[in-house]
Amino acid sequence: MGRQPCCDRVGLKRGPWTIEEDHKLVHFILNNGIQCWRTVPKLAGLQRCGKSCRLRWINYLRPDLKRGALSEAEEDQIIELHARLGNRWSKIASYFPGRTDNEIKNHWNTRIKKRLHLMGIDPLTHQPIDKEKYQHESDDKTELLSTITETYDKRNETENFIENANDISLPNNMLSENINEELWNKSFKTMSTCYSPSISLEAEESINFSTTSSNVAAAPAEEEDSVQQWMDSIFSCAINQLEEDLFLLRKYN
DNA sequence: AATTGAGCCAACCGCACATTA
DNA sequence: CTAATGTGCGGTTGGCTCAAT
Repeated sequence: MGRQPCCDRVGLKRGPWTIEEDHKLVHFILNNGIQCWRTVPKLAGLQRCGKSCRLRWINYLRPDLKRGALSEAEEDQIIELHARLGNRWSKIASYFPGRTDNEIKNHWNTRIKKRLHLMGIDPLTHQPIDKEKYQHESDDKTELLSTITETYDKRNETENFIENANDISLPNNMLSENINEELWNKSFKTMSTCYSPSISLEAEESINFSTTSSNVAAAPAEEEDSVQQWMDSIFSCAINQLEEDLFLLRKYN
């Protein structure tokens, strides 16, 4: 048999927390710590389910929470992380001590999405939205051109990476010996912010890359095929993007 | 002054995965 | 090994506030 039921939902309170409830929860956790969320409400004298207590603590009562609005620098970092990680809010929040995933998610949905739309960027893909339309609607064409030029420069970095990667014997030694850390970091960063977030994430998680070592940690043999596929995907994605941006550059210049 | 709509955010829901008996 | 439960996560919603009409 399994564990005991999480909580009998009968008679449990829901909705906004009162000051008294907050006080009880904080007092209990500061004095006893958290062993098991299921027992917390019972021991703290709360008519709430453990899940609700956990949420309240994490999102509102934790003493290490950072209050106040997110700065523009934090917003920029969120955008960058979102491009790499997608909607993995808890992962993104882990880069911001004192901020919660809920807070960042809310901020993304209410503000950053709009900001990106105004900039003509699709918040989902982080790619320019219908560039021709954007060009029409934008009051400042120069801004668009500089955006494209900047993107194009990043693509050039990628192109260099691809050329260098041709010298690497794939897949056998790819991860163990031949990748130059600086080149890798530079290219990985470029790709992860400009191209497919899911691919970059997969890469980040599947490859145990040590930032202090000059080499990349060896991948298990069974992963080499998928790594090869990943590299192929990135290269083809990068090349498509390059072609698209070259086309736009020629068009608008 | 009353109404309406947008913005914001705390909290809930449901799911997936981990853990335990 | 299996089933039940715990935990954490992302998506969604409900209600509050405030500005515009």
